[in-house]
Parts: sequence; structure tokens; C-alpha cells
Amino acid sequence: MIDLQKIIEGLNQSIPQLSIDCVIFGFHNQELKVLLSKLPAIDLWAVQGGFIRKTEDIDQAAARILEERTGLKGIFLEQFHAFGKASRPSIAFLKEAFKSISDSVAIESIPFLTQRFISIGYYSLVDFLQVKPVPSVSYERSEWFDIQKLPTLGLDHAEMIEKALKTLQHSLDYALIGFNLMPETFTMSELQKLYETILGETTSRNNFQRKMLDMDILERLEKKFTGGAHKAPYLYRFKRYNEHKQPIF
Amino acid sequence: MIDLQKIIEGLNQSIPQLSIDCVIFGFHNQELKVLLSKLPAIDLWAVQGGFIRKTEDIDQAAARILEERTGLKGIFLEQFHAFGKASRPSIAFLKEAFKSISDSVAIESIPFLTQRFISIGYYSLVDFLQVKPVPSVSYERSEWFDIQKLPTLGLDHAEMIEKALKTLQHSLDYALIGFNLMPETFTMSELQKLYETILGETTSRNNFQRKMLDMDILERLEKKFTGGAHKAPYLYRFKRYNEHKQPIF
DNA sequence: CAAACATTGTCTAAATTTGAGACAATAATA
DNA sequence: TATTATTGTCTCAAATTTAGACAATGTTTG
Repeated sequence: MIDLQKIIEGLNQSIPQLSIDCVIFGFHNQELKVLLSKLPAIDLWAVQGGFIRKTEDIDQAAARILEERTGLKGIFLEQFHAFGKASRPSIAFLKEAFKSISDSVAIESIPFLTQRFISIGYYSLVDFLQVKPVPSVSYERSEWFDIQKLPTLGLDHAEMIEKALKTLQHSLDYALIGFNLMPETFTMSELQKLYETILGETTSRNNFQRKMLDMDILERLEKKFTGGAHKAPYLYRFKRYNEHKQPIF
Repeated sequence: MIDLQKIIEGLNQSIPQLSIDCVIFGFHNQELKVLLSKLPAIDLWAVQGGFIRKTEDIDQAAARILEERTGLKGIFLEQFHAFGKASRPSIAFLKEAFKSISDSVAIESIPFLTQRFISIGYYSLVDFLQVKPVPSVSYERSEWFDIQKLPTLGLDHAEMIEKALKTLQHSLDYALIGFNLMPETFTMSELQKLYETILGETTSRNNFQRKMLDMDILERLEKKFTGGAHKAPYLYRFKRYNEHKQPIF
């Protein structure tokens, strides 16, 4: 249920013409996924957005939004780019969405939504299975989408996701990405799938294994008996107590 | 001469609580330098800041500010980070500076300067010798500073320069950096000094030379007779018509 | 005018990293 | 027990990086 009064209050406590958008990545079923929310009454999806309270750090605002939508805190979250084209669509369409929900909306009581917005983009890496998607007050529902099969996105969010992925690919830190996107334990080939999906290229199995083991960031655990007609793979876990294991922020 | 009326007009046409700061890098006398401006009446220096007009892209705003302060356009300029700590000092001190210049300032007529600001940081690479520093309307004068010997900086500009340098180091593209920071022609050892200064580490001369030549981004020109008691080095120039030579934006 | 000097351009061998193929080990199935 | 699919590891070759060596060459010095 959408609570317009709450939305308006939030806007009034926020910095005008500035928003935050979080591109939340997860990994499941060998697919890289993004958590999107659907606008009410309009067939458009968006990454997790919100506003910056007047007394809040922008990093705090991003962490708050992430927690509101996933229930998770203390996980990897990093700013990657600010989007501010003059032609950037305003988020005035939100008014239409609200109106379709509640006839009694006094459009003029919603502050500065028709003005041009500049948005600061963050991306986050989360453990897919630990997330319980919660749409924000102004959205209908949240869902994960395979990054290869995105729905129609509002604003410039397609470009935003593209840029977040580029940042992820470029700043490729194996320990950081694996630690944050994988579940607690995993097999080597599952880990390889993750990197191949993100980078969009394949590696030979033997050399990948050597590279990961040489990095000395993995602990080998017991074997995993999958029931397949073949040798059982070992499970691995990212080592604790190394520089990458610390709470990221 | 500071023209307060102009400043106030500019502020009224700009997006509130949002600014742009450009960290402008140059290279001269084997030193990496940053172009700073000094506040009037206060012993504080700052990188080149400005505001975003309501109808302007943020990239355009950064390019405009760069051109205003250096006379240069069409050169390398890239966004690297948005700064938005809640504790970020406001730029209210500008009022004091203005007041010390002009007794007749009605402080209240200067819009939103006492509020908390969020700033989008850009960095630029320029040919030192082509720059004619021009302080902005609200500053006293501009000067180049060796990045190792910075004066006292206002706001969080020390952190900003630090982060811009880190970005430069991390996204090290030899052709891009050399092309933008070096003069038209240079010797191989001059080029090596540039990279060593930026990265803060030394390379062996022979291997550096091979690496640069193997990249196939340099043209060898005539020799340069410096008058030193040794073999004269060749001059080089970055090749035109390769992917890096195109106007950067 | 020849020797000394400082720096440059290039070559080579060794060390390290990366790429590709091979093969034994092993859990489930036929 | 043989077959099958995958896994863990080894090895050799290729490519890249590191380190050292040395001849070439303007200028200065004796």
C-alpha cells in the first residue's frame, strides 16, 4: 500500500534535485542479476532509488536505501558515477503513478519532482539468497532480473546498469567480487561461472583453478557429493582474516 | 575585481546545494602540478569549483568551468567521484570573503551558500604550457602547485586531490595520460619521468623504452641536441590518427 | 686531436607468468 | 565390473617481464 503522506514528508526532508540510485547485483543459477522495482500503474522498472536527507552523508543514504530494499547492511556498496544530463527525464512521471493510486493527491503538494534531477549511482554486491526484496514506498514490487533479459527501464537506468557493470568488470578484484556475490561455500566451477558471467568471456578450467589457488584467498573444505556420475568437487570458502574478509564498510 | 552581482546572478541560475570541482593536473619541471585558486582575504586555496546551471549537463558545466579557468577546451576531463559527507563544511566562508571585499554585501541576498553542499569531482589533464590561469570571479588568483607541496586547502579539497590522483594512477592508460600531459614533443626520459612521478615508482630505463615502443603509439622525430656531454636523445610525439588521438570529448 | 664522460638505443639471457594439452582419480550408473 | 562425466594436477611450450651488458655518440677535457 502506497503511503503518499510518507513520501511527501520524506521529500521535504531531502536535498532537492538530487537522488541516489543503487544498482544491486546478485548471482544465482549461473546468472548475474539486478534487483529492480516496478512503478505502480506504469509498465516501467527502475533500480533502487531514493533521496538524501539533509543531515545524511551520501554514503549513508545509499546504505539506508540498500537496507530498506534488501534487509541487508554492512555489505559492499560503492559509488560509481553521477548522472546529470540536462535532458535527463524528470521523475515527474511518479506523480502520474501516485495519482492513479490515490485520486486525492494534490499534485502541487509534492515538492520539486517536476524539476530536473541529478542522480548519484552506487552499486552493491549481495548474496542472492540472503536478500528479501522489499519495494520502496513508492513502488509496487521488486524482482530480480537476469542482466541479459532486463525489462523496459525508466529514466536512464539502462545506461546506469551498463555503467555499473563496466565498473564492476574494470575494477575486477577476484577476492572482493567472489566474497560478496558467492554464498558461504561453493565449488571451483561455480566460482568460475561467476567470473565468466561478469566478464563475458571464458577461461580454461585448469588455469582458472591454478590462478585462484595461487592467490591464496580460498580455504578448501570437505567434498561435495552432488549425485553426479563423476568425481566429487571440493567446496571452498573465502579465507577469513585476510584483508578482503573485513566488513567492507 | 570581484563582481558580487555577477556571482549572485550565477547562483540564482544554478542548481542549489550542488557544485562541481575540477582537479586540473599539469606536468612541468618533472613535477606533477595542480591548478589552485586562492580565496580573497582568507589564506585558503581550492581546486577550480563552480555551479551547475539549471539547463546544463553536469559534464558541460565541468567543461565550462575548465575553460573559464584555463582558456582551454576540448581536452581530457572526466568525472571521478561525488563528495557528500553531511559534515562537509559549507561554503558559507565565501560570504565572509565577499564581505571583506565589499562592505555593501547584503549577506541575505546570496542564495543557499550556508547550506550543506554536495560536490561532483572531475579531473582534467592539460598541457602545462598552454594554460593561462584565470581565477574565477570569486577568487583572488590562480597558481600551479607541485602535488608534493600543496598549500593549506579549504573544504575537503585535500581529500579530493588525493582521490583524483588515485583515480589517475589506477586508470593508467599510457597513451591517454602522456598525450594529454606532455607537450607536443619530448624525449623518452622526459616521458618516463612523467609516469614515474604519477605512479610514485621507478622503472628501468631500457624496459620502459621497449614497452613504450612496443605499444606503437609514438612517432620518432629528429634528435634533440641538448648540449649535454652525451649521446643526443630522439624526440618523440604521440601518433595522430590512432584511437587516442581523437578529440577526447 | 684523442681520451674521458654521461647518457642513449638496443640486444640477450634468465626468470616469471600464461596458455594449452594430457592424464590419472573418482563418484555414480549401467 | 566397465562406462561416463567431471575434477585435480602435472607438464611443456609460448609469451612476457626483469636484469644486465654493451656499443653508439655528442660534448668536454687534457
